[in-house]
Amino acid sequence: MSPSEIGSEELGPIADINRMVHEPARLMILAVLYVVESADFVFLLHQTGLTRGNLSSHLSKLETAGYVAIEKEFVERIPRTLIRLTGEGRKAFQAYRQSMLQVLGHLPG
Amino acid sequence: MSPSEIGSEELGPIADINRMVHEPARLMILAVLYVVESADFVFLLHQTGLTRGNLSSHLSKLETAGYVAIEKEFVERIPRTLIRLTGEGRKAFQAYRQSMLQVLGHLPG
DNA sequence: ACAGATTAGTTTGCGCCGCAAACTAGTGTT
DNA sequence: AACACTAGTTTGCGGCGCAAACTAATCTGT
Repeated sequence: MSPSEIGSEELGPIADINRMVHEPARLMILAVLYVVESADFVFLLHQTGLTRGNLSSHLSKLETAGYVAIEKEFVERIPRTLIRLTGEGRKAFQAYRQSMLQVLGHLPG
Repeated sequence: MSPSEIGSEELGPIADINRMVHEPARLMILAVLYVVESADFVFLLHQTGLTRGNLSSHLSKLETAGYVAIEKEFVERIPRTLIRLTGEGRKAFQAYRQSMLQVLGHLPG
């Protein structure tokens, strides 16, 4: 057993955690998108309980990170913003999930 | 199914996540203490890979939050700082763990 | 037609926080 | 006495998340 482990739980995965995913607001957004694959702004608003401002700014960050793709269209003159997870976003979320499950899973109690 | 759920995963637990625990540096500290029950400063230093400064400041915050108890003693004239999880700290960590496992667990893929 | 309300977002500003680097203090060594 | 080492603490700054303010387009009543 290396000096950087205790029992079966390694902390490395947490030290290297992806903060773009780790942030709770974004974790919620990603968790929704991971399941539904495509959602509009208003839907995410209700699912996450975020304010419009916060949802908007977090989506921008996720887009800049390449984790979501944002597409704006008009439906009956009403603008609709469609958001979906990119392949990279899906990969990042899965990696995050695996890290957290690995560390939080193999624990007593 | 309420409008705030998708399938079996609720996001409520993430919206209310305990940030004192969520912060990666502190999550590592708590994960170690959760297992060993008592550790000194230098041991935590090596386990977590944090710098002394960061370990010190995070321990102060955890102490202020009531999550760890810090005890300073001398052993052969060398100061030793013993840190252990309080009951409250253990409870907070367990609650955090359960929330994260609940949300990240019940997901496809 | 134009005033006010509603919807759908974006931008701004502030306060907090994590991190690295600088500092402190005590012990051992020469 | 001077230097190095161990064991921590404090400080300063950059970045980030959040709420509130702002924008723009459509709808509704009169």
